Amino acid sequence: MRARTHRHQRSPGGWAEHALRRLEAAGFRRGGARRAVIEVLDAESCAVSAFEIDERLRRHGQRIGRASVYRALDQLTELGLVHKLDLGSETAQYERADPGGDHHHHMVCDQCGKVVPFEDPALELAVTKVSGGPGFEVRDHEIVLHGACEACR
Amino acid sequence: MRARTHRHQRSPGGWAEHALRRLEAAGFRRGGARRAVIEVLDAESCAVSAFEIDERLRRHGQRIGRASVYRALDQLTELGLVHKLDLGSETAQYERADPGGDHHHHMVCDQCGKVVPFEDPALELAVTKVSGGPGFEVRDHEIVLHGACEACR
DNA sequence: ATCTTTGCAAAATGTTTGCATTGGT
DNA sequence: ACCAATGCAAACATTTTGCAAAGAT
Repeated sequence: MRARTHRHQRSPGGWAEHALRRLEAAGFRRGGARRAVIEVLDAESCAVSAFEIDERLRRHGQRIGRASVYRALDQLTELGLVHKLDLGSETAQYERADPGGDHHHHMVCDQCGKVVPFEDPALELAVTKVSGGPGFEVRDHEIVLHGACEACR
Repeated sequence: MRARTHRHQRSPGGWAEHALRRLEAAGFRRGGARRAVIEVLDAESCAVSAFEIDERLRRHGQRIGRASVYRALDQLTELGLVHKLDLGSETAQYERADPGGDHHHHMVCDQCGKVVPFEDPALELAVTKVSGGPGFEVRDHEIVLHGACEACR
């Protein structure tokens, strides 16, 4: 079975709106910086670093402070609206969390750092069956496959 | 003298010796710093950070430079003798790689940061079945469960 | 008017690098 | 004697924090 290559489509089901609504419900005001970060995340369905977000905002002429990017990402992560990923690079990466709970995992090329998303229902099933052991309540999981991409082999 | 934290025991099959042999074969000399790092890793079967290693060495009266710790860890990781882990904390963690290929994964308490190792044959089987998709060669994998430990719930 | 959010700069953190010295072979 | 390995300090990269100004309600 071939992992489905992810089509990076813009806001399936309107993630940006969903996020803004959740933020409002949580008592946050609608600041410009946070909204800008949300828009970048909305446009990208897979792993983006804080640096890349900052860079894209700058390229679009938005003058957003790095700190605001980090602050927004923290708040979004806290609310479960984005997933923070540690994929082995020195920088953390972020991606929007599908409100439906649907999610994918990642393959990382250890040579060039390329990140490729994949989905695998059987693996998903197996991981949800892990009890977590005595007293541990599992709420989320992260699976990273390391290897070499086509170009690097 | 030494408390056995969980059922992972000290140097199964003599990991330290194994590592030193592999290093020698790879043309490395037997420096004191590297050996000291190996000994710390040998005594601990699960996730330790560079900082903790440095700390333990210092406590044992060894005057080892931070840089040497990082250098040793890099070399060991490069040779596949240790696994470098990103468990969500801001610091990377390391653990010795069982020569037999046996390995475990980790549960992390997102509140207190506690790391608990676990094994799950069914999950292991499922993850090895993931093809990796077009052109991607999978060599290794990392699974992290996030949640709350008994004390933090 | 109040209280949050932002931008900037400075600080904190974790890791890497340059280089002279030590130490293994 | 040679060259790798080490320790130290400085450099580096990423992320966090303090604070005054701007913005939202």
